[in-house]
Amino acid sequence: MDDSRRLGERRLRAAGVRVTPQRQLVLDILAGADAHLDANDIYERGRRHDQSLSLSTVYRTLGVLKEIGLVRELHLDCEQHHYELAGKDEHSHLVCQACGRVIEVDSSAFVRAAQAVGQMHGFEVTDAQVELTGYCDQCRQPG
Amino acid sequence: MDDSRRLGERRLRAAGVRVTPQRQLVLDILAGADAHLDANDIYERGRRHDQSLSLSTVYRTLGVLKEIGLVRELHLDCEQHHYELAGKDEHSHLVCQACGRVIEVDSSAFVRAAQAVGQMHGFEVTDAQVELTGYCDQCRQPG
DNA sequence: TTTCTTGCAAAAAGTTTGCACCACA
DNA sequence: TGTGGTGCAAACTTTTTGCAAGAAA
Repeated sequence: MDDSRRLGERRLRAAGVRVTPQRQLVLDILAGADAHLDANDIYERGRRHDQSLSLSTVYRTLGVLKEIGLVRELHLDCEQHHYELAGKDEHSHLVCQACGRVIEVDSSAFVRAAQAVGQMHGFEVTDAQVELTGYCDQCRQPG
Repeated sequence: MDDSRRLGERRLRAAGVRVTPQRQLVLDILAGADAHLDANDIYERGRRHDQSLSLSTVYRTLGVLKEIGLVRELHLDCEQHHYELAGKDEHSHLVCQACGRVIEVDSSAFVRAAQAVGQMHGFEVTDAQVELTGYCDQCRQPG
């Protein structure tokens, strides 16, 4: 985790924004996250390390990190936003309607298709959000 | 519009919910809409025909229509939900980051790809929301 | 020291809910 | 007539903002 912290620090500086403990904390949390976190998840985890962290700082930090491309905002559902570290593999999400489980799948096929479709409409595609909804393995009912 | 009204009425009855002027009004508005409307758009248009329509009724109606499959909820951006009549052609959306224009494109290719990907993960895909973000024809800058 | 960030509290925006009244079936 | 639907107002959730105090460069 020390490596990713140093990397984050470098990219914060490169973007011309200040390196603060709060920003590093949010980056650490995202780097160590097993799942996609929403702002409140990040806030709660952050409070364990820094009792004085505020929710508005989390939101503002996520805004900054998103803007400089370190973090990607996901729209898994529309109740709240979720966040993940950017620059990971291209992947899409399968969301189970029954249990809410989110499965990440390789999406290079979608991205290629997206670019082709965009081109047909004179559209330069910069981001393809593919969200597949349905029923997972365990929730599929044999009826 | 009279045909679609009669169809809506039949499907409301089939679902076992009551047919009310408010529900028919919302269906009419969606049937006659050129674009994807959010709850407030529907509310404002509805007020032109029924001064006493309330916003909560619009929300509750959309909830019902969504549940019985007459209406589809879109996540074009996450500031608010958008709605369209279900059962139209399969299509996805290209959203321009610069001007906000939304272009509908045929998405049968995506849907096929989605089903294949889902199958690989034991996932039964019931809905594929594909949202492509980028820059449209007119907003692409030659730089 | 100067400018950018933070924490707090309050405000926004979108959506949901409790309740009394109304109307479809 | 009885249950389900509506309108209103108030509550709720998520996110944003103003401002004074604090910290990075």
